[in-house]
Amino acid sequence: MTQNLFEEEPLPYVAPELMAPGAVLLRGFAGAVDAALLEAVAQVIAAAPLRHLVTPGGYTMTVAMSNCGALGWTSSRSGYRYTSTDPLSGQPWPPMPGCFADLALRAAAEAGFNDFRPDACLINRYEPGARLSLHQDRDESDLSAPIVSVSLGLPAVFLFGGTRRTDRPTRYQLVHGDVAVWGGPSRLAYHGVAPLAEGEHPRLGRQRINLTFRCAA
DNA sequence: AAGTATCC
DNA sequence: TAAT
Repeated sequence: MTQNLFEEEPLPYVAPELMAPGAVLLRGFAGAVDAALLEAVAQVIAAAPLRHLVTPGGYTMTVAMSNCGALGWTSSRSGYRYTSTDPLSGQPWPPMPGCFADLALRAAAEAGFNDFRPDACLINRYEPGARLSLHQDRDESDLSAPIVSVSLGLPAVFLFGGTRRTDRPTRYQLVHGDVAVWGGPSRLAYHGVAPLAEGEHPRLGRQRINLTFRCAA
């Protein structure tokens, strides 16, 4: 029997899978708390709407983004930056929901990174066709802390490469409930997401939501 | 610079 | 690789 990527129930978490030194895939790790996460996502994006940011090169990103936590990542013609307020509203980003902080802490520990207390959570919404080309997360001042990335909704192909742009990335299918963690020697690994395939998720419909936790300050 | 065109 |  082949794996059904559109199961109503998330697949159970089993064991960590190594992608690279310091980089771990926790398949199904967030499945047990997915309902709480989705409710919290809805509250955050009601206060800080998803929006398509513009890159310094002047192109509009296909992924729609928002943030919660003390700091939020944004891009504009003038560069990438972390800010304590939402440029759209002038108000502080919504606080980090307790279920977000708790999941991020537990996932990091499972991957071998103890005491992970992120101050920033970037929320990415992919609709079919949306992608994120290969890049590094390097705008954070604390590179000793890992990145924790939670997948919800439609499946995606995650591209995970090395610390040089020319390193050929490995492709991983990420489904609802999967959590990827990378830090230490993989903290500056290039990564991205292939164009999202069409599909319909029982809970989220035609979209994928990704939560990315960082220590930015 | 997390996107794209263009070249090889 | 541009060019920001």
